[in-house]
Amino acid sequence: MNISEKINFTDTAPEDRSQEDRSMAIRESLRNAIIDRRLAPGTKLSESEVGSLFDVSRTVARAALQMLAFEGLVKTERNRGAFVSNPSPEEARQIFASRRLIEPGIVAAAVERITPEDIARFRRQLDEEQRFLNERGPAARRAEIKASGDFHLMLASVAGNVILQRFMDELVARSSLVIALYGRSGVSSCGHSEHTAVLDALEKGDGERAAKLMIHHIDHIEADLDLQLKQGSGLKDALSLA
Amino acid sequence: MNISEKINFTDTAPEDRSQEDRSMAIRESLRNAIIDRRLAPGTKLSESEVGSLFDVSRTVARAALQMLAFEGLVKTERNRGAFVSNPSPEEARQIFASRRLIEPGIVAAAVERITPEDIARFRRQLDEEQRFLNERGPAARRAEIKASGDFHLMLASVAGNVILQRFMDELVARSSLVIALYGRSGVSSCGHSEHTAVLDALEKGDGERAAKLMIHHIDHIEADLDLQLKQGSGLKDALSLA
DNA sequence: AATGCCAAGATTGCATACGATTTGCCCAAT
DNA sequence: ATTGGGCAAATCGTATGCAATCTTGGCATT
Repeated sequence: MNISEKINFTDTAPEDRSQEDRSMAIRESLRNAIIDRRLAPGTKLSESEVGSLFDVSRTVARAALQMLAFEGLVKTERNRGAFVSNPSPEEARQIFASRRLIEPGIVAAAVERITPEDIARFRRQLDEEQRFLNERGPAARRAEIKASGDFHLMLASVAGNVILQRFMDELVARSSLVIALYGRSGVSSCGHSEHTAVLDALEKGDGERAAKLMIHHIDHIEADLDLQLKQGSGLKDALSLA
Repeated sequence: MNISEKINFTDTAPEDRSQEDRSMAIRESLRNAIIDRRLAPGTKLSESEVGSLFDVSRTVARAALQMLAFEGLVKTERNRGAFVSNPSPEEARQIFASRRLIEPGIVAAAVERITPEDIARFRRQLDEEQRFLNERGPAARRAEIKASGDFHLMLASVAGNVILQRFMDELVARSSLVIALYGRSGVSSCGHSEHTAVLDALEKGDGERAAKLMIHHIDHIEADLDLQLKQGSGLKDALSLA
C-alpha cells in the first residue's frame, strides 16, 4: 500500500516565501492529509517513504514527523516508526473537555475584536461549508470536515491570542481524527446551522449567548460520537497494556 | 561566555528507564535550566555547544532544541541558531490570558478527583515552597519559582486531562520566563498564601471558591509584572522591528 | 574618522553512512 | 501440525561531512 496518492502536493500555501523551512511544508501537507482523512488512523509513515515522497532526506522528513508527534497527530514508537494517531475514547473525551473549556473564552475574546470585514469573511466561509454539505461523495465529505474545523480556527484567529490559537490548531486537528474514528452520523457532525447561530450572536455583540451556543455546539459534536466501543485494534487495549 | 556551568546534569529523572530518548533528557535539562533562570533570555544555544555538553552529536541536540522551540521556550532563526526566548509584553499578556482561561477549568476538574493523598502531597509541596521563601540567595529564589510553578502543574496533574496538562506545562514554563524578565517584587511573585487558600477550598470541595481564588492569584502574578517598559535590549524593540 | 567592501571563520541546513533494533520468514525439531 | 530458533530484510537512531548562509574583522576609500 502506497501513501503517495493520498498526499496532495499542492497543499503548501501559494505564498511559500522562499521555502522558509521544508520540514514545515511537509508537516502542513501531512497534517492536511490526516485531518481530512486521506491518511487513515494507524497508517504507517516511515521516514524514508515520506522523505522520498517529498524529495528530501530522512533528516527533514523526521523533523516533520517529530512536529506532528508533538501535536499528537502521529505517535512514534521507538525503533518502529511513526503512525497516524489512533485516539482512544478517553483521549477523545479529553479533547472535547479541553475544547469546552477553551472555546467559550475564545468566543468571548472574539466578540470584542471582530470587525465587519471579519463577519463578511465568516459568511463566505459558511457559504462554502454549506456548499460542501449539499454535495455528495467522499471528497465533499472531506472538504466539509475541513471547512467545519476552519470555522473554529478562524474564530481563534480573530480572538487575537496566538497561544490559544495554536492550542486550537491542535485540538481541531485531533478532533477531526476522533470524528473519523467514532463519528456516527457523519455529515451532521458539525452542525452548520450552529455555526451561523454563533456568528449571528457575535455580530449582535452578544458574547454571552455566543459562548453558550458554542458550548452546545461542542456538546452536539461529542454527542454524535460513539465512544463506548473499544477500537478494533483490540488486545493491547483490551488488556490495557501500553 | 560558556553555558556549561549553568546546566545541571543531574536534572534527568532518576528513573531514567533505559534512555528512552536522549534528546528528551536534554530537553528536560535545558528546560529546567531555562525556567529557573540559569539560562537567561536571549542566551544563544548553539547545536554544537549543546551537543558537546551532553556528549551527543548535533543531530540529537538539534532535536532537543526543536522541541523547545515548539513549546515556545526558545526561538530559532534560520541559519543563525536557537536562543532562549525573550517574550514580548504582548506575549506575556497572552500567556496570562490563557492561564486565566484554562486554570479555573483545571481547578473545577481537580475538585472532583482530588484524593486525601493528593491533599497531603500538596501540603508537603507547599511546605517546601515556604522553606525556600524563607531562605535567601539566588539559589533559593530559583527553587522558589520552580516550586511555585510545580503547584500549578500538580493541580493540572490531578485534573486528569493530559492535554490540558501539557498546555499548562508550556504556560507555566513560559510564565517563568516572563516573570524573570518583567517581575518587579520578585519574591512575592507567586503568593504562597494564595496557593494554600486554593488548596483549602479544594479540600472543602468548594470548587467555585477555588476557581475564584485561582483567578485572583493569576491576576496578582500578572499585576506584579511591569509590562509597560520596553525590554532593555532597545532599538530593535524601540523601532518595533523584528 | 566614518563608511563600504571583501574575505575568513563560524554555524546552520541537509544528505548520507553505519550500527542497532525490530520484524518476518523459513526451517528444523518435537 | 505446531513451536522454537535463527537468519535476513527493513527501519530507526545517531554521527559526520559538505554546501550554503551568516557574522566578523580588517582594509581601502571617501
